[in-house]
Amino acid sequence: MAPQPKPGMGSSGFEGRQGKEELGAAGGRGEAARDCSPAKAGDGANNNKTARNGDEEQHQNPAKKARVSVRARCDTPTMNDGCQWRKYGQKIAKGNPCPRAYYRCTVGPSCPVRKQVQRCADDMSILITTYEGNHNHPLPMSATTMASTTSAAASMLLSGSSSSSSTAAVPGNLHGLNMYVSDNNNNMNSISSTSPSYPTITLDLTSTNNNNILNTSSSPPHSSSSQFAPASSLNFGAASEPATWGLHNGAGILNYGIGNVGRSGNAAHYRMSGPAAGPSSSSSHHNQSMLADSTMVAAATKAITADPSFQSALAAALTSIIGKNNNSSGKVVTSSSRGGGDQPSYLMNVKASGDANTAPSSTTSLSRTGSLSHHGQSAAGSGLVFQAPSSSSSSSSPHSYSMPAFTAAARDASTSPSEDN
DNA sequence: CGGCTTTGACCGGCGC
DNA sequence: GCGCCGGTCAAAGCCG
Repeated sequence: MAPQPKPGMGSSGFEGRQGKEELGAAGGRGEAARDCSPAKAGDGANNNKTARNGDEEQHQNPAKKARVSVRARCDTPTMNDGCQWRKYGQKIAKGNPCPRAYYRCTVGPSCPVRKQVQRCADDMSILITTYEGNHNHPLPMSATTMASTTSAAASMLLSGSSSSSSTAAVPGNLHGLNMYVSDNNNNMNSISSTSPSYPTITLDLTSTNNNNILNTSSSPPHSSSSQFAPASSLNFGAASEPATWGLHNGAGILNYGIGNVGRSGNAAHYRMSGPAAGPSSSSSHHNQSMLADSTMVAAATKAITADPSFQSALAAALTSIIGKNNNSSGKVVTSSSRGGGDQPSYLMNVKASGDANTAPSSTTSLSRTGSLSHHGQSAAGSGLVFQAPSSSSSSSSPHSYSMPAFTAAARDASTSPSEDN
């Protein structure tokens, strides 16, 4: 059955014609998802089908026109991460009306690196990007730069260092869990100056460490560990401290306390506990305050605080990828408090059993359903990227964050200024 | 014309 | 064993 030709093909909004994100990010048509109205090819029934953006609309609109509207519906913009990607598929994943786009690295002839981009079902303004694999080729300068800058940011965040060592070559490996907080305002390669800044947080699950556990609950990182010895965990928020983000690891605790900060991002304080402190022994926190005195830290802070619901969004984002209420053994139970009334309990089971020593292409299972896997570590920006909207009220001002890092090709119309083609 | 996106179909893994 | 679901393939169409 030959697939019948359909209208509505053509360039994808954000990728831009070139399909190269470097350009797409900048020059993309700016057709980013306006609204993720369930293009629902079928959240259940037809889920097997490739995502069709705005199906209904399609068969009503002839080719070109449809193309635009289709794109406007719910596409999956990607961030400019310095690499070149080619889209090879798109699909609606269960539980998220927004399609997930699949990209392949085209920098190298047979580069195994892939990435998935999907909007967070909970907060459409959040973009989730998952990288898989190792590049088998030298990275473009832009990607390299990107990697190092984000890494530096991560390092700083986690180490508490306030230096601006943006040249840190070492990945922001948070004891195995990489977290990048960045701003997209500034960047390599033709990042569009027209795009507002999009604070971005990247969680790198493909760290060189074997065992990473993400934790968004108040419970301490479990060490139900025989199976998944939690080398580290990221804790962003107990029910009692909905706005506290932190990192737990065997060696200590680092919390990003954004307490009750408002949307505009008040100063965050960082508390770090010494190695002696158990992963959850909050009492032993040293509460060593660190001033957000570097631009990077400040940027990170803002990125985190830009959206009050970021926590839930992040949890949701993770959940959307990893699975919800998946209470398997030895994994971390997470809870996320949404702004709304109920507080769905997200059980995020993240196990990065990757081995840094494995061959680049060796598959590493990341989650229980096999829905996600990675193949070691990708040099540039491996991991999940959560893109928070810039503070909605200030989205029109490409301001504030000066931390060099990822550039978001994505934009969310609902939070972004009007942009005409 | 080349390169890229789109998108239905296909495939394989996983849960029941 | 079956069905669901995510991921990938590949033909068709479109744009620069």
